Amino acid sequence: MPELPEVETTARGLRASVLNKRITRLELRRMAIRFPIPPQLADVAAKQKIIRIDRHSKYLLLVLEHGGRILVHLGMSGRLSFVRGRKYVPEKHDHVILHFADGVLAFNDARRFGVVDYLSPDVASHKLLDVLGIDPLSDDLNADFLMQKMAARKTPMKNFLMDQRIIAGLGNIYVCEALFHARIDPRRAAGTVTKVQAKKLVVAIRKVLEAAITAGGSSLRDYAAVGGELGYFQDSHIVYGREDEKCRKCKTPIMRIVQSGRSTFLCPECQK
DNA sequence: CTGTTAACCTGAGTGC
DNA sequence: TGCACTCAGGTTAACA
Repeated sequence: MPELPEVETTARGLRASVLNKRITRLELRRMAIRFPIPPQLADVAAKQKIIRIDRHSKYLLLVLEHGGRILVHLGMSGRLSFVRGRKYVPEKHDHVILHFADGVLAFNDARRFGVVDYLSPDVASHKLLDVLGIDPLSDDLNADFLMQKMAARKTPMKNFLMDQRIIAGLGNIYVCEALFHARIDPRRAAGTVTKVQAKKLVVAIRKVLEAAITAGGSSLRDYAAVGGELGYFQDSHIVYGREDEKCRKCKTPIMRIVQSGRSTFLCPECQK
């Protein structure tokens, strides 16, 4: 489900609902999702206050007062929901529950592609975080960086931008949208993209991500913010999910192709 | 190293 | 109503 804008929206929702609150009890209702959930998580998180919420690409870190951190990745269908008061009853696929004095935070993930892990106070790194590339909203993303990484590569631009080891945070929706705004065909070999196009792409990626964050993300199937609010950026999608519908720029029907087993949407007229 | 495919898992939607 | 099939905001081990 969630790409950078949805995870950022989730981070903001967490700051509004659980930041500076004390976890009275952490309940594990399933011991493994994509990976095993460390069983000691319940003990190390109990009685701890959450003093910071960080986002690293699509990962969330809930920082505890003793320095330990709870690492969360939402996978395809993961969701964090805060339910105020005492009326919470566990729902199907609620795997981890954080109890607070005024409510609970539930991690729900039907497909179980998500991750919940624990970093103890003494460890600085995590293997899932160590391999991540640059943050697309930082100054690290610029035309020179792209030109260097794209050089001589035959992989299609779609795959290149989906690679979290290069740029960490984009996914299927925002890659399709950014390539449209930069007028680049997703099938183009990365090594053939010009510097002028790379510059346009940098602007397009930032613009799309920032607009999506402002809209609270894209709510298609599973995604909702921490308080249940839906995002509305899906209304601004120009290509994603719009197969056979008219391009908003030139009226040509949007085309759906499959790249590496994933749907890619493009306007064959606008993107070259 | 580079690039592609299959696999992980559940649920919603479609067509017969 | 049931069944078979396709598809879904992600990641990665295994392969050519």
